[in-house]
Amino acid sequence: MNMGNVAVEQGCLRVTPLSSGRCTVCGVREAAFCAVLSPSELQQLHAISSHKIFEQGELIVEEDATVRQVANVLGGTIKLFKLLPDGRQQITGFLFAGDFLGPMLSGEYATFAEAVGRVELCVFDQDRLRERMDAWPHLERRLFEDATATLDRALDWMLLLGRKTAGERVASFFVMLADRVGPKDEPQALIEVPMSRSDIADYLGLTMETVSRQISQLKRTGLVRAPSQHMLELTDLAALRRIAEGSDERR
Amino acid sequence: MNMGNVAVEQGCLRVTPLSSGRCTVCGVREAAFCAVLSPSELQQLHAISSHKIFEQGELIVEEDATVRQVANVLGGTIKLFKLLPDGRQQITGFLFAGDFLGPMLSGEYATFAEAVGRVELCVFDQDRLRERMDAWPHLERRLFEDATATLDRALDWMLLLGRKTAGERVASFFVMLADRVGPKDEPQALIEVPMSRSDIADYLGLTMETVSRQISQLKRTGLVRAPSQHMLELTDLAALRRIAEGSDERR
DNA sequence: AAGGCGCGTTGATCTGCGTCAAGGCGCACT
DNA sequence: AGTGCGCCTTGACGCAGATCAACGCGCCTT
Repeated sequence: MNMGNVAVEQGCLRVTPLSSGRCTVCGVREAAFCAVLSPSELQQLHAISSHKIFEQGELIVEEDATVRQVANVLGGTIKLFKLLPDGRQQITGFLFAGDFLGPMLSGEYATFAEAVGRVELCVFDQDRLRERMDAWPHLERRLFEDATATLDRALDWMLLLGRKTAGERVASFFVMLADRVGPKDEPQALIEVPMSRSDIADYLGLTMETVSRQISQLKRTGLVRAPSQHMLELTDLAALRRIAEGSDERR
Repeated sequence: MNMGNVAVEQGCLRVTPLSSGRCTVCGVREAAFCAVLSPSELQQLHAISSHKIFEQGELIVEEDATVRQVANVLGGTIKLFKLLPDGRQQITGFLFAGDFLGPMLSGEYATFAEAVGRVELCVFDQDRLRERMDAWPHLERRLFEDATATLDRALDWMLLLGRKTAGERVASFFVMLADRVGPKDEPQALIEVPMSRSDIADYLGLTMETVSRQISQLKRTGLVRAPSQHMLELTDLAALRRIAEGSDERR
């Protein structure tokens, strides 16, 4: 190890006192944007990162807050949402481990972010990360890809919010969870549902009661089972997918 | 002028037989991504561009079509939309002069695109434009910014689709048009509404009838006037904005 | 001038989901 | 064990917006 690396190493130890410590053993290493970085780049990134924990229900960012920090989600679930003055709420997305939180090309967040359960973040100063993005085209490309994927999901959700029935929405939600929360790209049949019924409702543009009724309906039909609150077994993912896409009878 | 430039110039003349011809006199020059390019870069871009016209109602791209071409909108309006198997339609956005059509980081369009009225495009081969994007970081940055702006708009629209009432949606739509169609960043009071009532409905997650009733309501209240079909005068933009944001009485 | 057609408006009625309200269930206190 | 509190479920009822239907109006064709 040369002198340069030692200096960086000292920097690391100073600014990241919490938990795992080194990027090389990070749990989201392969899922997060860090995956595109070389070992030496990773070390430089490590030097400008720190860890932060938010407890259940804590507000992580306020709407229109000027950005100083952006972050990778190391663990837990974050809900992103918008509010109308009278309190009506729309959740615009959830972030899971490995997802990136924060806008890189604007000085503000356009939404609120709140911890659903306990959340662990790997935080960067936005200016410093932007310097890295300017210097490393492959990092910028990766963040661009992230934004593109988020946009695609948002457009799909617009179809759901504008045109799908309550039953189709709930089925779509579970399919989305199975596709996204799973370890790799193989969807899971047994999924954790960390968010509350009313969060689900605010994501689907429904009320808590309607969501609850639709889930009961799915249980009665035998398409899902609930081993416990917040755990769900999708016994017929293919059928759920058909309902979600609106091809089926149920409307 | 050296040989290289001459060759490029000949290329231009060959592949862009239609209309204006040179980028320097292009009407959307300042609004489109071309704005960030230097004169010599512009000339290289010109060499890989061509013009194309679509008539009213023509399908410009099909969902899941493999991309070969992307484009700048020179004039006219494009609707981007998604369909469910039974025909339910959700418009995910409209493109106006100066907007960019096409994904740069994926091989497919995730939506349909159709001409609303006559549309003129400045078309690029996706691979060639991607080469330029790889070579010119400021171009990539600009396209990234475009995607970010589109995402922000999509998230705002999710709030509309999930939580706003019919009256709020229609007001939001007119406010959006005033803000976006105007020449610069000054919203217009007299706006063209090129799309049909049912397109508006499919953008707002409503039916044509409900849109029509809400517009009639706004006329009765005196907030808008309609000099003609497809022309609208917003006589009290501030009040419309208040309704759009849900602060007002009307629900 | 008459007829037809596309698009928009308006009215009457229906319905899916929201609203309101009453429990139920699990879990953390004491 | 008992009590209280969050969260969820279920039922009864109401309403915003969908659906169904009739008609108006501009414009094109003959």
